[in-house]
Amino acid sequence: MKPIALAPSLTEQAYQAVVDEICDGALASGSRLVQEQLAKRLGISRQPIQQVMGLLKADGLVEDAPGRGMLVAPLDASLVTSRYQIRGAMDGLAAQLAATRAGSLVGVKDQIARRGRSIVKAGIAAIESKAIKRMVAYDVEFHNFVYECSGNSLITATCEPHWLHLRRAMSEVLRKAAPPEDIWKQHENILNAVLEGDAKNAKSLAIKHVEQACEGLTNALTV
Amino acid sequence: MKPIALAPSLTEQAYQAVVDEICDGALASGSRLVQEQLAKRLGISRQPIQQVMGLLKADGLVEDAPGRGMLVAPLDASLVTSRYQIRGAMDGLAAQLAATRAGSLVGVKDQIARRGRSIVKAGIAAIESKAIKRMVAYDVEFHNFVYECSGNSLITATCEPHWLHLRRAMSEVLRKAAPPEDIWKQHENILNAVLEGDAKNAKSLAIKHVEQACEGLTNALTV
DNA sequence: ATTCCGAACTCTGAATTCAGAATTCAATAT
DNA sequence: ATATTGAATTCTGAATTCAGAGTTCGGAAT
Repeated sequence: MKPIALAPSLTEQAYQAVVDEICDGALASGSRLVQEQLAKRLGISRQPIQQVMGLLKADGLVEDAPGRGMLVAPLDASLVTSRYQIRGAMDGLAAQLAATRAGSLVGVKDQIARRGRSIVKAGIAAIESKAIKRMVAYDVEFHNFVYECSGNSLITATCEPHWLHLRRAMSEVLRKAAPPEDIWKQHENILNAVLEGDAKNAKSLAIKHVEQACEGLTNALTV
Repeated sequence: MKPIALAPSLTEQAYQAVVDEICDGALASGSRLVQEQLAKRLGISRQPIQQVMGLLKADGLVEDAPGRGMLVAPLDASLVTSRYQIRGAMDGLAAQLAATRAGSLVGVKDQIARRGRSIVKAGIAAIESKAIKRMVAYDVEFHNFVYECSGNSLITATCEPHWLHLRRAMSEVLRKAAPPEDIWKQHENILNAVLEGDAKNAKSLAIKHVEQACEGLTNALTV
């Protein structure tokens, strides 16, 4: 009887706002972030902003620039590779667990199929729409969906900081080149393996997908 | 010419202090954390404490208790399992990468051997000393060492929040039962596989080690 | 012209203050 | 005895203020 909705604090709202600006490329690498300016821009005081900066620092999205404020961290191609390595391990785990779960609990299988296919469809449409933010958003959503299906509620949280950086890198790259053709075909294959309960295959498909994405992205970045 | 040391802020110091108290069990699950009390106890104002609470919330170590402050989060056995699943994937990845690196770069191999063996020795001594904090500390140190050896600088950061919770769980359990006999034997085997450059073996040993640790810990917790 | 020095400025971390939301508890009504 | 209501208390989020560290820039000395 109490599905309450609790109001997000200014800190949370500001965090989301700034994170999105950074990840969507509105704030370029190296941009100076001055607390007072941000505060004024968002119409709040410096206090919640300072809180936000602490979170962003923990995420590695900003760096200290003593005396000059904070800088949006440069996106380092080698770190992107590291993040993809980690995602490979996590996405593999998630796909494996999800397949096992889908294979044993017939109840969830239908739900997974329904939502999964809907995301795939939306993802394909997003690519056709050529809207970068939407393309990235659905890619993120698909993988977070698999994380959820794994039954391990911490995978999403573990990968989140990495996704922030990867969103940034993907946005950057997509501004210059189209996404790989078969990306949603790969997603669909992963989904199908999960639905078939084929843990082994789901895992290897997920890992392969991440490896290819990594290669594509780092190539485009280091050009 | 400037290997400078920058002073840790009050926020960072306070964060460390509180985190340690929670993870070492000095602050039991469900303890109330009141900002003003903490501030007084640490001899600082509420401002940095509030910052700290934000970080702790992000780590999942505390929960909001509207009107009553914050509570130290209960340690949930099912979440511990989830954390171990994640650690399995990460430790496997780290061991694999470390072995590959040790196998190809002969220079690093000696360094790894030296530091690795020293940690193993200290870990064994810690167990004989019966000092829980030291036992846990060296376990953490060994695994962080493997993470470092992997060459992927983000594995440590990715696992850190999980280690915080696992430290808590381990401390809890070790207060009632001795650690498994062969834990440092397992560590040593992992180290050796890494040194031999046997990536496949290092990975599977690391994963097996985590699985066993998970089983032991969850058994002890759910008793 | 270049380097060195210091004053003015900028920006952050920390302290203090303010306002609002939730809890607690006692008095009252049933 | 139990439930209800509302005032006092507690506690946090946010604003404001304060102090110190770092940068910038202009003038003096070489």
